[in-house]
Amino acid sequence: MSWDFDAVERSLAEWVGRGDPEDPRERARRRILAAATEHFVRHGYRKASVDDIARQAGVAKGTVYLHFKSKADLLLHAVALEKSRYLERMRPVFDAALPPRERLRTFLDLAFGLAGEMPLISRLTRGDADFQHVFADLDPGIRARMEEDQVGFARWILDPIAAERGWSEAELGDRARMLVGLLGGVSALVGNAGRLGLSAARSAALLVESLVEGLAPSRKDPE
Amino acid sequence: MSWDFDAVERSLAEWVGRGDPEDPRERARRRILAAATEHFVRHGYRKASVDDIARQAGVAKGTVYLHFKSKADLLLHAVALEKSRYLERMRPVFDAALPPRERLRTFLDLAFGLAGEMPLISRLTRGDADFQHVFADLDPGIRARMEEDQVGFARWILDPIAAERGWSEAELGDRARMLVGLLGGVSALVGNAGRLGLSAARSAALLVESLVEGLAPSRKDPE
Amino acid sequence: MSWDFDAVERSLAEWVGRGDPEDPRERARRRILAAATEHFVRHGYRKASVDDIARQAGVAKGTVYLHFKSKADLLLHAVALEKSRYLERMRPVFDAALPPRERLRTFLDLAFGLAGEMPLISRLTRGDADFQHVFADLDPGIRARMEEDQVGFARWILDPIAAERGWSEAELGDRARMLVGLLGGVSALVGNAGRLGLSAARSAALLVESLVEGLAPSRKDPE
Amino acid sequence: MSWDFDAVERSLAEWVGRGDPEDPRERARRRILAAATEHFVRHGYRKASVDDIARQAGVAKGTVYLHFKSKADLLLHAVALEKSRYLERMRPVFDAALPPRERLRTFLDLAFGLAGEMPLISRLTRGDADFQHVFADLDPGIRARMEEDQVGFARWILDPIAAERGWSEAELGDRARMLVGLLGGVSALVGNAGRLGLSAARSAALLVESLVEGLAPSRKDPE
DNA sequence: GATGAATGAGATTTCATTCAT
DNA sequence: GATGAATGAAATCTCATTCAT
Repeated sequence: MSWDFDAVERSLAEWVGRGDPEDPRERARRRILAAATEHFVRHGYRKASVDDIARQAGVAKGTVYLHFKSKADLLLHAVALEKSRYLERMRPVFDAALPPRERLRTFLDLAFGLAGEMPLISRLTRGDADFQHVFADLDPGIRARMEEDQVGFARWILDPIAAERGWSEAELGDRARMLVGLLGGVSALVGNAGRLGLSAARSAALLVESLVEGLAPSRKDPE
Repeated sequence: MSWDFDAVERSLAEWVGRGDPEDPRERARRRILAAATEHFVRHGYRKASVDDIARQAGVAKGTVYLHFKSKADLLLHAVALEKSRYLERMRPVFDAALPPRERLRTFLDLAFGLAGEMPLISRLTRGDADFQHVFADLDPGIRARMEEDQVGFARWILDPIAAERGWSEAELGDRARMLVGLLGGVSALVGNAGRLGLSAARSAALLVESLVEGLAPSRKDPE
Repeated sequence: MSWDFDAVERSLAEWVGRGDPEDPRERARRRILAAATEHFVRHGYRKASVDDIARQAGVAKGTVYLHFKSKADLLLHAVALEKSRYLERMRPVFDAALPPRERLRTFLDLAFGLAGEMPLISRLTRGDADFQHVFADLDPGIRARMEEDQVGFARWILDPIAAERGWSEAELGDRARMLVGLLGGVSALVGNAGRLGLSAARSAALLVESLVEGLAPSRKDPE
Repeated sequence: MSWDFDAVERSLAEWVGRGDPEDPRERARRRILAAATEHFVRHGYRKASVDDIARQAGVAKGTVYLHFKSKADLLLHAVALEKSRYLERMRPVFDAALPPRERLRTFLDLAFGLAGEMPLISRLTRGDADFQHVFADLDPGIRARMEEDQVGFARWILDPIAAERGWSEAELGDRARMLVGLLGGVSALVGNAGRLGLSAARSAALLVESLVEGLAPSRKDPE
């Protein structure tokens, strides 16, 4: 593997902090996190009430505060959990045998295709104000760092293609940043397209199709 | 002109309702709308407080309610105002002399390039839950209709290209919907890229570049 | 005449303060008072809004404050106006030729029968909290004095009957106070009976009938 | 027993919902209800503030909303509680051994004598606009039904007397409605007389005396 | 004198967080 | 460790009153 996959995984592990899945305490923790995720996604941060989350998790409100020290903390952990699952699904991208263009396509397929399954991250990258405030209050700049991680990742993916197409360092960087920025938009795309009667898979595939052909066209100009 | 530009413009005019810009009353109304837009963008709908909006507009809380009958009404008018500005900027797309591919590029340039200047519409198309609730409370289905309008518009733009490239009706429709869905994502892209040090214009241009080449490649496959 | 009819009339005159009924200013004043009365009756003191009253009177809100220095003042004058009309209608009771029992019956007929036409006084004597606060804020004890006036009146009416039936001073006083207290209840009776399908006139007549026969029975027990 | 005493008692029980009087939670509930009753009586519905009620009950504002879902709900329960107490005190009227005239007198003694102890019901039957709106919002027509219940009750009381005195059905009905309407006025009577220095008991007794003798005179006309 | 836009105190209600049991 | 009743800050909206025009 490469890029800093392992470092990211380790830093997430701190947050995800899995205990014994048989431990009733741990089970309650996970139920709370699952309920919180659902409510945050469905109603947004502010409108999601701790009371409802607790009720859905089958615990009392006070119990939530035994596991998480605030509503914001709950969001932070829910996001970390989602992120660790996301990373897990991204594994195929790191297959050393993958040719550069295949790696790019695999990355985009996964990144866009998973958008619907990663609703919290989507909201965060989409720029949800409440979510951002929660992160900013905890640690100003944390979001920037998270995004820089992603840019590094995208850069690593695009690097061989940059060489091939003769992009300058700056051009490579810009395209990496554009891609990362776009990730935030994909969940909106998927959600909107869904309302318009276009399946998530189809809309993601169409976007990938359009982008890849432009980013790394397989056809040569006729001489 | 074509598509239903004028009908949309007329229906917006009702909401925007401009008075004499010298009239102090009208000036206050605009200051309130500007302040509201800023707060809604910065803090989201729920967290934006009428009190703060009033303070920033330099009026008392009660005055806001003289101009707008509720906080929701404030959002509705702020969105309508933004939309009318958006439409104004879209005018070049309707230039009859424009060849199809140029029209598409102009449309995308504007649609993506303006995303940063249309923060409320962006939020709405991005699927902000609070915003949607406000619109849904006013008139269930209004968002669906707004999006159908946009699909019709995108379809009108893509139509000549579909003919040229031999897309079926269904393929044309899917791409139109994908594009409209993507609009919602572009503001996230722009916002995110901005944080990453990529200007709004540059990130939009890069996305357009990638998309257009894919959607309507100027190069032919070598025979 | 007797009792202090004239003194009461004079003291009301100060409040009622009629000007020239042709004077447009005076006409506006009366329209305001009429509108206020209607709103106070229909919605109570608090819920009646000065804005609505002004609108119904066909003047601007500020104009109300040119004529009356506060909402409370508006109520005070509306009540005084009603009271002066009430007194006018009570005139027949003072006919010197009236035998005592007839005088009592006339008094009760009028007092109860007019309840429906004197809605503000009714509310006040019924003990409406808002109304009472308005009076109390103006002048603590004013209501007590108003009621003492009425007791004096009732006492004057009952006096000959007390002599005939051998009531002590105390018994006379108690009955006078009971009657005055009852006046407050009659408007409630009339309103309630109305909702139950009993006309105001009929319900008042039935009450008078019952009361008079008990207070001054015309039949003697057989020896 | 007869009339529909038990049905009414059962329907009230739902609202009153007594718990263990030792339970601190239940104690707080009762303190809130008592405080609310006092404030509603003293200041009317609108001016009684939830904040003041909470303060007087010795709890925080939020606690009121744990027990009652709105200010209106608070009024509803306070009225139901009063009504159940009222019904309890009315029991003697249902004594089967009571001769008709005694039953009427007992009913009036209680109905009028208790008016001072049933301030909320009094306000409601007196026609307080705010109170009525609260009930009407809950269930349009509820007041009409409550009053019809009372008319049925009064009719049951008067029925034997009607037979004896030869009243037609219509005359019986009218007198029953008059009496029910009057009940609304009695609290005003009692309150007013109280301010005039006449005890509640005495004023009620005097009214009963006057009414009963008229409604059912024990003396015969000499032939 | 008349107007009506502006003000801001005050009302009800929600809900994250604490803490005695 | 778990509970859930209690808290009170903060939000939206109303409306009597003032005052520049």
